[in-house]
Amino acid sequence: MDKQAARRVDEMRAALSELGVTVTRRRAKTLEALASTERHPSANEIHAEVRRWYPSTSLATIYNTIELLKEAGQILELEFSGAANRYDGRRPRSHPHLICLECEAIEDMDDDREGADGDSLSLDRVSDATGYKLVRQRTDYYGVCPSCQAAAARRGGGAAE
Amino acid sequence: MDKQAARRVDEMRAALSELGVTVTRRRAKTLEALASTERHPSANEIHAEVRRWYPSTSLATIYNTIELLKEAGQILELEFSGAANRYDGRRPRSHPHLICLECEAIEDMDDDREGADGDSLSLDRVSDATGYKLVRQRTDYYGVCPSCQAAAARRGGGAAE
DNA sequence: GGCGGATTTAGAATGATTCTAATTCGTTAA
DNA sequence: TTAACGAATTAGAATCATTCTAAATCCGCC
Repeated sequence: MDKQAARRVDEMRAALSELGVTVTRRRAKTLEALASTERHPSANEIHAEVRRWYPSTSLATIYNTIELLKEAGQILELEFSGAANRYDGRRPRSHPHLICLECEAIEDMDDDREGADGDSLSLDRVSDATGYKLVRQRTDYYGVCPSCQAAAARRGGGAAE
Repeated sequence: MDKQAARRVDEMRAALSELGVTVTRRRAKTLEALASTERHPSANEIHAEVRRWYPSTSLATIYNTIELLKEAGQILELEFSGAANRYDGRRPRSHPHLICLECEAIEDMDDDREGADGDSLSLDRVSDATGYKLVRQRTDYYGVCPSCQAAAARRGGGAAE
């Protein structure tokens, strides 16, 4: 676990304690699993990771921890209807993602242009304009990632598409 | 059905025929149901509507038609994991929505500032910047709609947040 | 060394969506 | 009109992520 991940784990820990819940060993491993990957794992993937340390861990515990993290505002949930939800525990504030429709990779998109305060500015602006009391936003781009494009070109013989 | 809805039905019809599928009566009613509401219905709601005319219609037929409309690029699917998906048949190009977390209302957001070509510009820009071959985007704002805010204020006695 | 509340577990329940196999519909050709 | 064929439709089963439930376990504290 690199330094950034460790810092995130501390933040999440603190936020959970704030909520009055104890950070058990399983929960701690769940936080680590979330903080130390860029891959935006599903509940199942987190489960598999935590099981490497605590093999008796049940999926329900993972969902339970995710729920607590949501309450603490420490995780971003990307919902999908035909597939498992994916989670971003590294950057819990709303931010855009790139989603590959072929390999299901999800990556964070750099939003350099949005300034330090990111989307919360835009949330406020939209709240004012619409009368909604907005709490989060979702912005995702769907398409085919460079590596799947390359794979397709290889399969297709190089000239295709 | 107003004039705008009728025009949308014609477009959808044409696009389905283009695909080589026949627009049966059930399918036609499905298109009408989609074109004549702002409410972003779920498959179930569409089903209920079509059943008013063809009571034997099965849910599978609705899903089947939705699938065809997706292939034809004539419908926008808003995925949710804990609840039914919602559909926008009036404006099939990607555009932002306002989603109320209390009453589950979904409304189109006017994106005046984005110009006539809307998000496709932005899709191209993001494709260039990231190397993805993007085909659609999702931008949604989550919060509490004005009418639910008013209801909460009423319940809370007026002064409560 | 035992109590009580929080946590965890295994498995059942839920619910949207998809699949399947059988039936019905619509069109065309005799 | 009838026969026949492919497409569309149906009912219900299957799938699968997520949530729920009731029983077991853990852990800090007396």
